[in-house]
Amino acid sequence: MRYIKEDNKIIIYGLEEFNIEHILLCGQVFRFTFIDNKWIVYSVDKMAVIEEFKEENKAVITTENPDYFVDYFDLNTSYTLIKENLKKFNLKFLNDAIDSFYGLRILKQDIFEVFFSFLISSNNNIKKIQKIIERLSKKFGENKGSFYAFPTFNSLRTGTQQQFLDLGLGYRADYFVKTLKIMEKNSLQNLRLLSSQNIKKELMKYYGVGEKVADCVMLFGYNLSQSFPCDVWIEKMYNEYFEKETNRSVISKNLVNLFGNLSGYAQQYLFFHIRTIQSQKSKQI
DNA sequence: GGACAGGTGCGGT
DNA sequence: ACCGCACCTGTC
Repeated sequence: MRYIKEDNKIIIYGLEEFNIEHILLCGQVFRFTFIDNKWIVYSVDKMAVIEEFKEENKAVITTENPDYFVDYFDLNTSYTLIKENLKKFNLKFLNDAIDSFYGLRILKQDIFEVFFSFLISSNNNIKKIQKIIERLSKKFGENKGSFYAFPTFNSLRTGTQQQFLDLGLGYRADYFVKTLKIMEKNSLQNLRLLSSQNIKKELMKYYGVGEKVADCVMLFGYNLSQSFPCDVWIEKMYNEYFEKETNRSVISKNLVNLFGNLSGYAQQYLFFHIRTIQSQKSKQI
C-alpha cells in the first residue's frame, strides 16, 4: 500500500489494505461517526475525516494532524505480508475471515484513552460503551468546537462516584474511582518499558482490569501483537473450530502459542468474522 | 416482565 | 488454583 502525506491530508492508494469500515467496526475503537458518506474518527484531542473513493481505489484522510494519523492508522505496516503469513496456517475459517475483512488494520491508539475505554467495556456492548464515552468526554473533556476531547487524567480524577454513576457507568463507576486513585502513583506510560508479562501483571492491579481488558490494552494501547483477547465471541469461535474449552485464559494462551506475534491480527479478523456471522443469523430469525 | 450483554471481583472450596 | 455468583443499565 502506498500513501502520500500533505499539509492537511493523507491519500491512500489501495483499499485492499485500508477499509475504514473494517477498521472502525471491529471493536478496537469507540469514538467515530458516519456523516454524509464520510467517517469521522476522534483520538484524544484530534480528529480526522475519512472518505473512500472505491472506483479510484483510494481513500483520503483530511486532518490538521497528518503525522499523528499516519502513525495512528499504522500506515507503514504492510498488511499484505501479515495476511500472507496468517494464511500459511491453512485454517479455512481464518482465511475466510481475512478475505471478508481484508481492509482491517489495528490502530495505534493513545494508551490512556484505550485503558479507560476498555475499563468501561466489561460485561458491556459496543453501542453502550460508545454512549458512555461520549457523555464522559462531554463532561470531562476539553471542548474542541465540533467535538469534545477524551478526558485527561487530571480532569477525570476530579470525578466523583456519583458523577460516574450519572453518566451510566453502573458498577463500573467504582472501577473508575478506585483505578484513578491507584493511578495517582503508577503511570501507564512507565509500563511501556516492562516486559509484556509484567505489563499484564501491572495492568491487572488496577481495579476492574481482568485478563481480557488487560489483553485489549496490551494490543490496542501498547501494540503488543502477542496478545489474544478472549471474550464470549472468541470462546464461541474456539469451541466451534478448535476444541471444547470453557476456560478463557486457557483459550487465549493456546491461541497465542499458535499464532505468536500474529495473535492480535488473527484475533481481529476472527472476532469480526464470528460476530458478523452471528448478527446475520439473528437477523434471519 | 425477564433475559441478556464483547467481564470482573469476591467469597466459597 | 478453580469454580459459581452478583452486578448497573439499556435493549429486545
